[in-house]
Amino acid sequence: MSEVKITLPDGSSRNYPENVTGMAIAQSISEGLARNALSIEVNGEIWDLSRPIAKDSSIRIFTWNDKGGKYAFWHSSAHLFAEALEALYSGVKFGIGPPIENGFYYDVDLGDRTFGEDDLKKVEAKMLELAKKNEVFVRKDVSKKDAIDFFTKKGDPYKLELLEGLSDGSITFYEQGNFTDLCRGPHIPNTSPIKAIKLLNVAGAYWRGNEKNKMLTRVYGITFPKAKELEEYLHMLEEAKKRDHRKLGKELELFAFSEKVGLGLPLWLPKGTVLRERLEQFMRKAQIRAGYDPVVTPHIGSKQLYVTSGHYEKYGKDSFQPIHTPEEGEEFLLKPMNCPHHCEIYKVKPRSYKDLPIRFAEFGTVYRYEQSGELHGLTRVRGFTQDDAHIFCRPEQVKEEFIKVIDLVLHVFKSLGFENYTAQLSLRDPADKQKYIGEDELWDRAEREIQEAADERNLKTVAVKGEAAFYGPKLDFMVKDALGRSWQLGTIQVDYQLPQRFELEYVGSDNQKHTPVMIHRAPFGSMERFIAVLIEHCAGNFPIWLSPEQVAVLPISERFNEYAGKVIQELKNQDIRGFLDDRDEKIGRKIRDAEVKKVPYMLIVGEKEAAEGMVAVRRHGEGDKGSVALEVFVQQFLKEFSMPVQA
RNA sequence: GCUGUUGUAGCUCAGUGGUAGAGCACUUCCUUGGUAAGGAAGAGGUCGUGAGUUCAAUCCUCAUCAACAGCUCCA
Repeated sequence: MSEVKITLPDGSSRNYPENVTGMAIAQSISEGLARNALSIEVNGEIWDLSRPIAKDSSIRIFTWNDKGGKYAFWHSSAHLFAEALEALYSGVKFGIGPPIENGFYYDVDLGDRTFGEDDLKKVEAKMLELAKKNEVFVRKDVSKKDAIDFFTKKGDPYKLELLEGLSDGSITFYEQGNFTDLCRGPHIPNTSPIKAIKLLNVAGAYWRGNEKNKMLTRVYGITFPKAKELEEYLHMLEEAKKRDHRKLGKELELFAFSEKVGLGLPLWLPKGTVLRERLEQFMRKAQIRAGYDPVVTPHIGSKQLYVTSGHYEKYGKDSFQPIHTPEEGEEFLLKPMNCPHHCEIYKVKPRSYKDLPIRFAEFGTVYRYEQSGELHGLTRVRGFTQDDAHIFCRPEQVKEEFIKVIDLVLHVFKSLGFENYTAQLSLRDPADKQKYIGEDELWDRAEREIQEAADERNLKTVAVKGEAAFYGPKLDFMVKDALGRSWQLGTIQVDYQLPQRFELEYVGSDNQKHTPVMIHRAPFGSMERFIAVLIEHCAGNFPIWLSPEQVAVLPISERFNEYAGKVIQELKNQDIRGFLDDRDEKIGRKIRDAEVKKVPYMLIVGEKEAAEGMVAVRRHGEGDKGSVALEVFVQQFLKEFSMPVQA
């Protein structure tokens, strides 16, 4: 009997009999691994543990702790859902049911039936009942003809439509219990590990995402191997609701929207403005240190500017319509991006290679037409401010500049408590070159240099094809917030195209004209989006150097308002943001209100404090910290909570 | 943009085919209280907007706008 060589993730390899299964390999490694194994990666593809391995392969066994394991688990849960649904309601037609980041969904056509809370409960119960039966997921290769026969007989038009796009020889069915589905897999060995099940919600979704197609019912669900994990997940959802930046933005009086002003146009309230301006100051400071020159450009630009940049052709319809002036033929657009303006600043005088790199930074407010259904709090708006900058450099400086920008972005993340981040390297889709402008050679070079820069800073990157901007590849930063949700924030983009379109040049040491390279970058992304993510990350408890209100001064009674006034004045003199609560209320009440407003420090002053020049310190969420002299508090506060600077 | 749900006081939300209610917030008064809500009184709403049905509409019907959820999109 012949053998296959199996290479494990640690690089070691072992020989196994031909057609060994993943489960058998897991068992040979350890009992525990076999118990927890859910799926296996074979030469980069995720497989069932029961599928025979016929040739030499490198493998990795996935458990619940791996994405590949979770996906198989949730994919199998989707099938379990379908089985339960079919058992309870006859005539249901099935669309697709994939695993997603958190759980799974299944698109189903329920006919005229409505599907409510009670139905969800019923199906959940049925799923649990079926899961306990320990049903085995069986993979079967089927011919296209047999597959079509099967679903024709069953009467499932959606599956038949899916089959049309598949070629004979690559079609597989998966079967568990009484349910058979067209599916590529992979699945977990059997249903028994699925111990905790929650169907979360029901939504409409068009068949194949096309609004001309029929609307199917999409049921979202999530499952876990342990009941406790489900509990924790549901708790996390609750917590996320409490942290929603739209809710906290209203409660903490940070920003608001007005129908009269317009959709997606945020109004920054006084407290939100303090927060935003502090962030701007922080970035300005860091940028000055990093050699940027601030510039300011207008909010509109002539249409010709965007025709030159290529943005008009590409995005004209998505921008707001041109503004026409009384003078015939004059057309302006609301600025949808700052780069063309910065190119024109570059052009105001001849540049020498000795001048480069030149870095123009601007908190540039831009306007983009987003479809009304896309608007969402501060994360998707129609007017927003980018912490934008454009670096013009020589081709050989790109990598070094890129690394410097990465350092700046990491400084931002570190200062604001985002410890979990990755970067997505967005490349062009080589199969769809029409979407992009510029020559292959430049693209290849840019993509290579970004990767090298990221590697040099030990940045974890994931390359995704087809996600590049039309003018160049980019590096997008994704952070995980305190609840483990991923957000895209900063971005760095290399651009060899715009400098050519704007005929930018510099004189090289050879006395010849050369075209500079442009790097677009925005560490926050936009002020609006960044603040939204920050609010949800810290649940409104901002780093103190950012807090709109840092200190509340709370006199015990009106008799001490005068001393409290002195305290607040001293704080103001020291640039500490404080307010005085001199209402005719009891101290308990004042404390409660300050706690609800998430004010980080409360200074309580009464007879004792007034007599001795002291303050009684209370920390938000922690309670009484004892009394100190006012100047001691001030000194310590300034020392501990000043704006962070890059090392 | 498409589909669904929702729209009542500044906020959170009850409620009814016979032109509206609670709690909090707000105003005034009493109270001068030491670490998460002291007491009393008062003021505040053409029930999202427009049309229709009806003797009568906040409630029923249609349209429209907005918010929310999902889909699609995101320089």
